[in-house]
Amino acid sequence: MKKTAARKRVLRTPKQARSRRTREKVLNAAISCFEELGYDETNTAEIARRAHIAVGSLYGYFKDKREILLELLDGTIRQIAEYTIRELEPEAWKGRSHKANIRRVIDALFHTRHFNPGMQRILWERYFKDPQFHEAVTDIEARVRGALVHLLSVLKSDGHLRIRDVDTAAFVVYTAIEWTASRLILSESEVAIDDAVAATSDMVGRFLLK
Amino acid sequence: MKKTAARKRVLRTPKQARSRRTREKVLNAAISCFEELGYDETNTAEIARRAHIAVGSLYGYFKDKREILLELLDGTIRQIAEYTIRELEPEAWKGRSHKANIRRVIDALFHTRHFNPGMQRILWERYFKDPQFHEAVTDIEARVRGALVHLLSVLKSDGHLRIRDVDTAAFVVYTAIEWTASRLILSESEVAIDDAVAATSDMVGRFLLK
Amino acid sequence: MKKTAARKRVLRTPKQARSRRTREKVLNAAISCFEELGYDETNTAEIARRAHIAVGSLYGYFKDKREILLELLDGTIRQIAEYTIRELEPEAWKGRSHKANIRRVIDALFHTRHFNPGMQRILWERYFKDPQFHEAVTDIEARVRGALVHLLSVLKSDGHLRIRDVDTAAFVVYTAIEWTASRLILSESEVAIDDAVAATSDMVGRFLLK
Amino acid sequence: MKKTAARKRVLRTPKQARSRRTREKVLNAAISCFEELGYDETNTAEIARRAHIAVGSLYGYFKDKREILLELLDGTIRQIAEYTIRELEPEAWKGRSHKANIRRVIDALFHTRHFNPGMQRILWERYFKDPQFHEAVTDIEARVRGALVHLLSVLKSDGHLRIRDVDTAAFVVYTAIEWTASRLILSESEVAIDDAVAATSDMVGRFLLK
DNA sequence: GATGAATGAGTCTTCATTCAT
DNA sequence: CATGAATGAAGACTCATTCAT
Repeated sequence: MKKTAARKRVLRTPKQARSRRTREKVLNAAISCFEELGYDETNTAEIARRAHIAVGSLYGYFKDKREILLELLDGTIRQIAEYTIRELEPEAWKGRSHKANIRRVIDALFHTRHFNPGMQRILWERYFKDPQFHEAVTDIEARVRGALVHLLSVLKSDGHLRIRDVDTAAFVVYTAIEWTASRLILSESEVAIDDAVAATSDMVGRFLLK
Repeated sequence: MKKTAARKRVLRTPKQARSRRTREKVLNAAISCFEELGYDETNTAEIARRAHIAVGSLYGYFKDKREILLELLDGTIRQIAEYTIRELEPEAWKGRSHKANIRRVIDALFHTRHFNPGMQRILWERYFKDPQFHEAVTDIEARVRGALVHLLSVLKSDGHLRIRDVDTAAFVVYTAIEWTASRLILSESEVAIDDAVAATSDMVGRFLLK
Repeated sequence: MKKTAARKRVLRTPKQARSRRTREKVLNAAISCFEELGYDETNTAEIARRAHIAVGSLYGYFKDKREILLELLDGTIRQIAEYTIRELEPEAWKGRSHKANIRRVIDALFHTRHFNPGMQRILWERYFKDPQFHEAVTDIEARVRGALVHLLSVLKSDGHLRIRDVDTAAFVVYTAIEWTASRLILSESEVAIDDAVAATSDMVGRFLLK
Repeated sequence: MKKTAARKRVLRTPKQARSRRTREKVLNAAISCFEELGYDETNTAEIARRAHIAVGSLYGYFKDKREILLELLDGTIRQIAEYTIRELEPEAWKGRSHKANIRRVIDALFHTRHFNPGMQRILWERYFKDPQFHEAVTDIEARVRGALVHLLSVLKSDGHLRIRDVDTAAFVVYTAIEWTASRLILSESEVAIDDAVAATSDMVGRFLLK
């Protein structure tokens, strides 16, 4: 019975350690399920089983199944974002050629496709479908693009940048890399990854740099 | 005892005109449902209702709900592919600058995102999930990339092409444009479409052309 | 939709040759299906397909699926009965020992289990369930038992018979043989058929003969 | 997407008392349905209704309808077997004539036909059709025949037995009695039960005893 | 008479969520 | 707070039979 969440249950705020640990168990169980089976194919009973708790308990920590996914996905995106942003820190760029640095961005983005790939597949599955997922992606992605913009600005002030509209460029570049990486790593493809990385690198470099 | 597995239902092969019309009605009803509601949210009863037929009739023409989607999606992809390939015909390129022609490719690809956008959303939703959808995409996409490769080869023989590995370039370019267009047109975005098109055009042009 | 046969369609009486042939085709197709798949597992579409006619036509010759089975089963039982009765004819018994003749009855009954075994399985499946099938069995079986009674009477008048109540004896003997044969031949069994035949023969002989 | 095949629903293993009671309710409701309506004619909704539970609850305890039947049938067969075996215990045979004892076996077997007759009808209905039912029958029947063999062996060592092959004799005798009893008690018959019992008794006695 | 398309009630089964213990 | 039994709406799919052509 799907009751459209009329009454609001007060969710436990995990102040106590045990509570926090249980919450963690659920999250771990869920990610294991989602990675292995996919979202629709995972049922709450299986999550509870893997978490070694009762189905009912699950609802003490999360409003519903979707919310678990949302939190997990948020974590995955954040992880990707953080890794990427770290790689984009201008500090790290000193003393390397611009081309090498661009390659580095691309490698980073490709690398992140290996963070919970099952979750990423689910992400794209919900992306166009569920506004909340869309938003989650957009929000965190904004931060990455922010870092990218920052980086480009630095380049720009150095006079190395070709393009004017840094924001749009960041979007286009990010989107291009993201999807190329996703298609190649999240599923089978007949195109060689290395070649694609090289080509992407080339393309982005030519686009951005003088 | 009803054994679902053993017996094979034989699908109606439209011999009579009425039959063909019914099949069409199902397809139309289904696309309307899918566009409006999404795949999972559409049930066979609703399709039948909109087609003004009985649920059972539906199963005379399609093995199951998924197969309706598959056929519909195939149609959509094919439509996109055909439109794009037509735009890529070398004939049409004569007497225009290379940059203008690249812009033309991008415009075309962006334009196709308006062909049954709901279906396209579903497509990406299933892409990583269902091998058959993945394959459907891959197959037809191969044709588009084929056309792209052909075009690039022409450019190459004219000595206007920068890149060597035409296949990989086609993949990278196609993927970049496809996803930029999808994200902008199949869902809300804070980035201006025109700017993105221009930037993409610029990027691809710089990448491909001398 | 299962409408409980309100309106009576007038069944075609196959006076014309073509009609009779079509009817035959249906029957043949149906028996092939029933033998191979069982009754419930056979659908009318499959019967029609094997008969190379349209589903609708089928209903010109038979009220419903069950009636086809009924007629077919009737034929099978009749066939079994006729074969058995022929074997029981007193003529054939002359000049043989009583024991040999009893063995002969048993062999005959075992032999008949190979007449359309699939149909016989269906028969027992419906026997306790559908009064009409029960009746069909009972009616024709009565004739076989009649022949058996006749035979026993002859033996009795010769003073070779042990038992008094010839009717009951016929029932008991017939039932014992029938089921032993059915269990051994219509399905797998760990008991050797030859041994069972010999033992049955022995049992029946001791029972009937002085 | 609901994949029926992949995920395994875990059946509730009754830990709480309530659970055990519900399971019992399902079983009781089911046997009432099966006895009254037959197997095919019973739907899960009706079982649930009579059990005063929701349809879904049923599936917490049983994989499907067939499994309920299987368990119920197993119980019935076991009940029959146990009763019969108890009656066959050599102890009980002391101090009675052999003929009286044989009669006792037959009476016992006839008596058992009144244990859930509806279930027994269903049993024969599935016997030739569903290997698992066939096996269930065969397995438990083996135990009964084992007891019979044991008994015959005792008789044999006393020198009262006519026959040699005790195993085959047990099969033939058991089968003969079983089916005679089934036909007479599980459905209408024009033959008098008492007469048939007497005749069977006579036949079996003559067969087995010196 | 034949055709085969259309019918739609009926069936099983699933699973997110609730709630009594 | 935890438990896990119970819920029941929802959905996919089947097939004997009818009936327009």
